[in-house]
Amino acid sequence: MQIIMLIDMDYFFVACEELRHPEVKDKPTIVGFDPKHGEGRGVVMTCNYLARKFGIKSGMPISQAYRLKPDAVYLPLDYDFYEEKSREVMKVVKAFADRFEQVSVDEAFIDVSKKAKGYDEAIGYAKTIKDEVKEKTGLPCSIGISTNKLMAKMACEAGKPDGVKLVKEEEAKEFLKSKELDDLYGIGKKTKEKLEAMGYRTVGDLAKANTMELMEKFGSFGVEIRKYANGMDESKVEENYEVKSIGRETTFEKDTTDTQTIINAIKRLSAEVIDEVKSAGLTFKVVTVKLRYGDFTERLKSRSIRRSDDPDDLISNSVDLYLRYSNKAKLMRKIGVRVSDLTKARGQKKIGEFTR
DNA sequence: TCTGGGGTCCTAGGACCC
DNA sequence: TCTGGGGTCCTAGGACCC
Repeated sequence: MQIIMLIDMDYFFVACEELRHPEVKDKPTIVGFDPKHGEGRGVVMTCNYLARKFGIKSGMPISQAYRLKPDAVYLPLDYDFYEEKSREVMKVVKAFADRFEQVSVDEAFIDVSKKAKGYDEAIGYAKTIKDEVKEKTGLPCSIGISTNKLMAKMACEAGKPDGVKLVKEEEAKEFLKSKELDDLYGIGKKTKEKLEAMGYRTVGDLAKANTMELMEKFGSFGVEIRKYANGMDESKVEENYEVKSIGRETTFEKDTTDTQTIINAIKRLSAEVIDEVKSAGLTFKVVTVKLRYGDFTERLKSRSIRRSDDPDDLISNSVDLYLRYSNKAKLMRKIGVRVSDLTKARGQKKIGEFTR
């Protein structure tokens, strides 16, 4: 039997801040964009459980959080610090794993099928991991245990905060049955709406759904979410992750039509992207510019170029895409620059690519 | 309420080649 | 004169996740 765990850090960014500002521990605390006395643009990235008592949650507009709790502690984002703490955490976790897959700055799957025999041993093993993460980094986490990634993830969610939660293979269907459709990994707002229109209310309903009907509406994705609803997931814990794209984007303080302001932003973002590309020793072939207008409509414009890691190539192409394809009459809210089709600058070729 | 920034994966049509 | 099937690359957009 396979034993998979998901280690997920609790309110990670705020927990990191608590390490260096212990005084915020007893206060509702929010890490996110500057609320600017309720005028700020942007959202709550993370908040602690004290802030959640006031109805604040991650993803919420920061202006709304400010209205709910103006005297909460608002801290700016410091990604460099969180990444540093993340590396410490992942080092600890990895040492416990047969196979290790980091999925985000604060989450990792591990396959421990060889190291932990059976469910009882797995629970003890998870508690050991949790304690060691806490001891070595000072940070709390939750751990979900099951026989596949999907169920480890769903278990972890149920165990939060600061918990270890096991869902056995034979318990999976019952565990999922009464969950809301969008509690299931892979189902968001749109898919939930469509499923509800088809008469499904819960994950239990989806588990018993007519496969042909799902197939007609969603294609192969329909078959996949039905499997998920039954607690099934065959995906493996993938050790060798390679980044697929690198991008930067920014929202203007005020929506603008000023071409020079926008071009300056593109240049600044491009420079940041190139910094990361170079420090990773990569080259890129595709340049994409993202435009978001004041009315929230979005456009992506991309182009393949001669493979490069040169800032001038990125700047000239991204500025050109913007000038050529943007609607200058509309207010611009956000601009983004991204590169993809990445390959190591020298040495080995990308998998599947032949040398000519 | 008024919506960030970092990503991934999937689909689909058209160009182009054999 | 009319028309195949397979394959890859390119571009755009949608949905989702953290």
